[in-house]
Amino acid sequence: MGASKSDFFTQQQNQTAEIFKALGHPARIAIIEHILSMNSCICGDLVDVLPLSQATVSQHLRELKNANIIQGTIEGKGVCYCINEETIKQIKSILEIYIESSEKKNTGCC
Amino acid sequence: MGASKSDFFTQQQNQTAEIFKALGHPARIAIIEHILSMNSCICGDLVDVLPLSQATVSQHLRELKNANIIQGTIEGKGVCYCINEETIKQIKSILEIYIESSEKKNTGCC
DNA sequence: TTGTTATATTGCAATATTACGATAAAGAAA
DNA sequence: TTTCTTTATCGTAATATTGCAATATAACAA
Repeated sequence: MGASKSDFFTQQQNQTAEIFKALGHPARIAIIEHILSMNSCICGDLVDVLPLSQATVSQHLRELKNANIIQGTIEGKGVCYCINEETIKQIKSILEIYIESSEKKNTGCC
Repeated sequence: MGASKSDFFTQQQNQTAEIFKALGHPARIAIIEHILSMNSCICGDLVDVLPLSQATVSQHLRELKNANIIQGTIEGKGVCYCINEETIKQIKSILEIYIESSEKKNTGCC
């Protein structure tokens, strides 16, 4: 079919997957890294930095916003972006649980 | 178009995005969590646990393997799966860098 | 050998994503 | 007002992903 069967998974699993999915594109990683590399919140010079059209950059920004990874506040005629630390911390802690859980298993089968 | 312009991004960015992408599906999150919930490496009872056909589960497993998130070793007529801790740690540390970098910025613009 | 079980692969249809040109919307500057 | 600048959205084409039935492969059992 093509549509993923989200209904069969837990809300947690769906939400976790959605954040990871939003991070799963090199352009969006580049956007995040560029926002972080600025010493202040960035006000939309992303189009100059990325090899993508303005429309495409805007679309990637929307996806990051939808996943709560970045926030944008209107500032005059531009928009000011910054990272939503909470979301990053949230998935970091999920990974920590995975690592912990994996370390508890002392079967050397793989 | 539709293909992502990987050539324009760094190898690091592409690799990071690929791991996140592999984690970006609820079925694959469920697979990881099920593998971790077992006290030993799991030997392929995933099809019974997931609401997906054997073919689909196998495909998801391949994607997790390609991204180095899980490992599978043949054991008799079955396959034994476990998590590749290193890869999880690798992306955890990327997120840590993001968080650190974000915390250094004390502009309260967002 | 044949049969059974476990996993992988192939082929295909349905759906989603990616990218961009064109256009819209909204504030700033003239 | 008009024009410019900045960002968002629409429409569309190219490509990728998801899911499954059918089939293949591989190891064991009889």
